[in-house]
Amino acid sequence: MSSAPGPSLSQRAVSARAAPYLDELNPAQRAAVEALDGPVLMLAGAGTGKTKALTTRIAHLLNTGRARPNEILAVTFTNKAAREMKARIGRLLGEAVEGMPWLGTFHAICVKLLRRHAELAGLKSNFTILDTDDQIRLMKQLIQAENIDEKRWPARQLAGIIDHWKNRAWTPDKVPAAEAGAFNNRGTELYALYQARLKELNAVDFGDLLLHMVTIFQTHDDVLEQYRRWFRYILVDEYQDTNVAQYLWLRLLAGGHHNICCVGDDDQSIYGWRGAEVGNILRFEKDFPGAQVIRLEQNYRSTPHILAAASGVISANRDRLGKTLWTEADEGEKVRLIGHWDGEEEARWIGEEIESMQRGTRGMRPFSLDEIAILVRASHQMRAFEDRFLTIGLPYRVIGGPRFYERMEIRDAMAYFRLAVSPADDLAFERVVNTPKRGLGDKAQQKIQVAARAAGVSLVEGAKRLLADRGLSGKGAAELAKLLDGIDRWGRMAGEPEISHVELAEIILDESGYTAMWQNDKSPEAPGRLENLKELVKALEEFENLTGFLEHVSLIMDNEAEGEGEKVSVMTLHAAKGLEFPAVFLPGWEDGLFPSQRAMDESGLKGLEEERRLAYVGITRAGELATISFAGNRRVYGQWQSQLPSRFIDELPEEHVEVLTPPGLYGGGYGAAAPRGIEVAASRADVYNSPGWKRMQARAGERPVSQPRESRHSVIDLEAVAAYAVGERVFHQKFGYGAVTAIEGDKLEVEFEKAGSKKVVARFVTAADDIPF
DNA sequence: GGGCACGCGCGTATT
DNA sequence: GCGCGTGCCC
Repeated sequence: MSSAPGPSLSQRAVSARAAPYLDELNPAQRAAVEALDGPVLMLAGAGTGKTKALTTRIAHLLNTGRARPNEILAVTFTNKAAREMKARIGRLLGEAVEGMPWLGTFHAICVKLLRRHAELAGLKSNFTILDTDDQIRLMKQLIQAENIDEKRWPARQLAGIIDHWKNRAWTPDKVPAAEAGAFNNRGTELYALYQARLKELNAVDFGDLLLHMVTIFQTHDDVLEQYRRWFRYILVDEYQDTNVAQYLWLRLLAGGHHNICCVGDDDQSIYGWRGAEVGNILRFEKDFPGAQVIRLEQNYRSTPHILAAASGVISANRDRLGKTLWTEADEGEKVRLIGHWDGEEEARWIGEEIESMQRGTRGMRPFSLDEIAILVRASHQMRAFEDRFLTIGLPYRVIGGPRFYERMEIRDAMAYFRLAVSPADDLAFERVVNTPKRGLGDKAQQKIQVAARAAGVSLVEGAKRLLADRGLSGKGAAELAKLLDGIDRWGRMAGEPEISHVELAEIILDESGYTAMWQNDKSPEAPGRLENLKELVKALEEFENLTGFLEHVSLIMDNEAEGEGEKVSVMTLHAAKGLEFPAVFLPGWEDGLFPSQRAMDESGLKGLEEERRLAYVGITRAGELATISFAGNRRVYGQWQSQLPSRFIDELPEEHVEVLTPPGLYGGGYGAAAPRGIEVAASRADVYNSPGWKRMQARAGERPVSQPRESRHSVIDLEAVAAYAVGERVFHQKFGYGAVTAIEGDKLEVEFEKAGSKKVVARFVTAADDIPF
């Protein structure tokens, strides 16, 4: 396989330097690192040191002189993963190696490649990358232009369909006939129109980055050949998450030497719904004959009980490559299982449990809040926890949520920057032409569109002509003239070296009236948005100019900045993949919620198996303590529903599970915990009839566990309380502005302007005048 | 053109 | 139960 040596092999030292890093590896990891040539599948179970093996392998490739840093293609899915890998390789080799230019996400690498070969895709090399928002706006226009009823056939849906096709590497002419019925039989046609429009705009969407490169490789042997030679070794992280387009791209590039090492875990494939094909990893040995399959099975994260519980659940899946995780760790605590009356009770119990864990209970060590995570199936489950934690003053952070660069105010501001840099950016112009309100509504905007189209020019240019022809009047005309004037001026300023781009950004936000818009906004979000704009300007400082910044942002959507202080993490199971916490709570294990009814309805057994892998991911995040819970009743879209324990609970091996006495059902009695307006008897009967519940009761009988009910909040933060007086105006991160109506211990009762009356812990609010705007 | 009221739909999420 | 989007009215 490693036939043709590169030109500089002699210099690259056949005699490898000492490789002390190899001694740090276990036998399987070492095998995966040393099997440098030919196809390798590294099946790395949860917590088995996958990143360590992967980065050491790269270090070894460099150290043995097999490849220079720029001859290694290493692909990840997220920027975070790419960053981590870079940092670890740097540490391994002691900064001796300059950055690896081809270590990055699929998308980042494809952008680089596509800029070099843009003309082969009918683009100019300075093409712009549209995000989801731009994409949908473009499709909306197409749908309108085609006189399609937007209500019955929303742009979102079309975007989803086209995205799905692109994930499968289908260009409009390759969409199979079986899919022709999509979008009222017009899917393929609209797809072709959309692609044509993108070309006109010299733009691509995320899916195109892969799709264009696959097409180029398939149709230009010389280009493909060049990169096959160049990328001597290929490494792929999270291979189970690859979609068809990514798979084809990899197979094309690895087609010559087959030096491809894919790392992944079929049991952690949880992105089928967005195009990932578990089949890619299951088929690896067929795709790459002679592949070595190396299993990383020694787990360094979790106790045997946790591993056994996870493995019990996942063993119910059929299509698996199969792994058996083992550990040298002490037995530890069993996975704990507890049922609650309803979702609020579940949140209350977890809140109290966390507080006692901080102090250390039941013979366990004390946990710091940073060591605790709550992993939910769906983000709406987070609300119960947020509400509860705010009430008891338990610090928490929500991971995920809208990313910084996806926030409205950031996208607006960036649209202004884009216009300054390239006034022909029609999508940017559309976004901000009437933000802030300039009296340029649909009608005025239509006139601009018509004028631009008639002259075959950009919207900015069209707007100028429209004004020159007196096609607009009144306030709108004056405001538009001001905006156009501004765009011209900012563009000129961008070219002046004496004005820094940071200053320019401030000037743009100021002169456009955008900052003022939020300053005059009385809603509770406004201060936060202004804060975000400040952060945006600060982020600019790290770049040479606006153009460089915009390019960076189009590919990177990071959400790093996190407040100081110990906090419980709350996130979805999906967001938790790749993370680990000593203690993990897994609430909401109820059939229909988890496994999700929708997943099962839409994808049947396949869907259920993916949900089960999600359960596996959840349990294996825990190092020392995993607590699974479910509620008998839950409010779903405002309606109370009785819930059955998840079928996954029945799959937990009994000997590794400890059933805790459910306080709401054993100690407190039903009546006390029953929410108003539901049929207590009916829901109780349902819960009682489920196998999971019966077994739980049986086990609880064997080994009753008493719940220590300790009083909480013994320490009152008097200083925080003393800072407020009744009637005072305060600001709360979640609830916005309000006035203090009562003070009680360390809590304040506040009548919020939007959120109504709430009891909140004093240190969670600030005096309203302290807000920086 | 902006503000309000009504109706619908509601998952997980990266680039 | 809530938020978003549309449509109607001023």
